[in-house]
Amino acid sequence: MATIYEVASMAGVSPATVSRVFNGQNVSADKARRVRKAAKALSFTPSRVARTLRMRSSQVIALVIPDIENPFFTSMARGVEDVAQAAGYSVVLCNSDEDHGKEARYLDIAVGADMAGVILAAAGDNSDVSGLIARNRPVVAVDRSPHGFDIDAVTVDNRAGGREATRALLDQGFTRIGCVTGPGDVETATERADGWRDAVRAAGAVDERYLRFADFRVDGGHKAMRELLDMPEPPDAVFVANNLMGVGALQVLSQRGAMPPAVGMAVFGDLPFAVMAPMAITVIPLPARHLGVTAAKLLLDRINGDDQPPRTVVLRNHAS
Amino acid sequence: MATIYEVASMAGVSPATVSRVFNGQNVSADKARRVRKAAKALSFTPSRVARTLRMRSSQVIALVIPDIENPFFTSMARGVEDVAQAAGYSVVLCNSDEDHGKEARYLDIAVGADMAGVILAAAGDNSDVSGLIARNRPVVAVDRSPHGFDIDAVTVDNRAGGREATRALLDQGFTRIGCVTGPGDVETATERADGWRDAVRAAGAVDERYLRFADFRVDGGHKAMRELLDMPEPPDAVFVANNLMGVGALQVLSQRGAMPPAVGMAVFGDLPFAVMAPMAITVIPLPARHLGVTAAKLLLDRINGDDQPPRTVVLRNHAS
DNA sequence: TTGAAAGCGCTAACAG
DNA sequence: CTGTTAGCGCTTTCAA
Repeated sequence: MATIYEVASMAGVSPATVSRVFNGQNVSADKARRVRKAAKALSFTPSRVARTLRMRSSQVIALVIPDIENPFFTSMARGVEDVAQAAGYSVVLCNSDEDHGKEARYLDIAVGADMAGVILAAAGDNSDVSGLIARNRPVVAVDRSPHGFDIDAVTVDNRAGGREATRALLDQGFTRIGCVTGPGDVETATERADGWRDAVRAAGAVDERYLRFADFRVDGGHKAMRELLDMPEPPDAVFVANNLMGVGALQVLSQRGAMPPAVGMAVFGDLPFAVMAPMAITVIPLPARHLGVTAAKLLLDRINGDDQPPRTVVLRNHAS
Repeated sequence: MATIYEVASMAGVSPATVSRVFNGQNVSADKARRVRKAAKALSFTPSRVARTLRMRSSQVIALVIPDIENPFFTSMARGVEDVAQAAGYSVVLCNSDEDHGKEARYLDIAVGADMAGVILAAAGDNSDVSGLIARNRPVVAVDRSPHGFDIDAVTVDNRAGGREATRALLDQGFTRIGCVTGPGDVETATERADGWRDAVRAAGAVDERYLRFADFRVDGGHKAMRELLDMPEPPDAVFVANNLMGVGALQVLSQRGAMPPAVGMAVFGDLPFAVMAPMAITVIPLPARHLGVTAAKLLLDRINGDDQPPRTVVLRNHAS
């Protein structure tokens, strides 16, 4: 692979001039032309590695998400991408797979690779971004934030959403509302469950046996829904705290011939790729793309030197 | 950010020794301990950039896909990831968005960043991997291959699948079978349409007006399906060449109250997140994850120096 | 086993 | 406008 030196000697200029041509600095038209010709002849591609080493920062930002197979996160990724691309940054997607170990490795890579910044949808409350902070790399949390760090964050009002969803079920006349939420160490899971509690308590007593912690995936929805339905006195409706578990719950209901409204259902987050016109399901829409867009803008601000105190942006729960 | 030099001086050893400790080479137990202690104290993270520059290759592979919001590709990504991680490589996902410009930029980045290799699901037939080849970087094509390059490839038998799907519709008694396929410059789109032609021709004459090229996305499915249904003599069944357009087509059918089997439907690729038990739809399953796994293995072979002539692996069309 | 020193390819002073 | 030069932080001979 050709280097800047070979291009320089072929074009009869100095390496610095080649560098200048490729970075849009002032170079006489004639030399610029010669450089470009030589570069093409040698099929020269500048080494980003050397450039990054020298500059101590690259033009890429990392987006670390817990589940690449969840359309909520890929939609968020699109939002991030669109903003980043427009600003001349590339985005690399890293899938932590809800695993703290993998997440930590990716964050390490982000530091070691001198990435410009990181947008993190944390695998859990105790994700550790101290390495990034210590090295002064901008981080913004999105959807979920790691606890104990004072950083920019973009979220939605999970508790209010959970409350609203559950209340809708109560308004429809259901009386025993179950709740299927995510892992106990994930902020969005506990907050949405808190919303459920709020609404149920306002209507009577909370029965904690109707609360299930699952894994925010389709299978988690299956398992939790089955458990709920197999109780001696099963709930007559259920609030499911994310899109994928909503799919899982519906699959179980479908198998058992008890599709909504036979059993009431409310879901936090849009059901992915739904085919039918709106069924008898309450959906709290989630501005996935908008979360990504907002987080990316915040991050770019920081990259560009903004040093206000950390901000938390709470987006309204409707489609962007 | 601490460097290897600072660690060295704090530990009272040479930089070379620090390097050795972090690369698992022979160092006396005592020095190793001192180095580790110093590294922790300084919260040292090795610079991957410097390392890559020196080694002329990094431990990351790029996976370039045309649509990150398509569960087929994210499932494939999981397959790639699992194999790569196990071999000590990280995977970065790049979304070309079916755009040759973006794709080219990502391929450039892969070269410039000295990535170990690239797995590419090409944006179109004329994607250009000559840069990678010229620089001797391993590439493997997956799902779709760019034309004119003799490289490893992992695919499925698209034509046979299209034929099989269409034949199923004919067997169900439908007589006017439409086809909704992807962009004309995408291999999987044209091959699947060829399969449709094969089957229809075997049963009579092919009416090309029943063939629609769309964009492999939900909206493409909408548009094409509407056009087909609005024809003077609309098809009584349709073969849809990918999962997302299948969703779009079904949404239109649902709106018009003509869900299968009122209108026959066969889809190439599993419908994502389907809630109901199998409807009256023929599905040609696609081994998404397995494609990723296979491609990753091939790539790792090449990275490890395998220089057999390029291989093409055709996977059977069933779930992995 | 260990250290000294060279160099990966690039950019940014600094001179001219 | 252009060239010279000194590193960015790491790995790796080569000697000791």
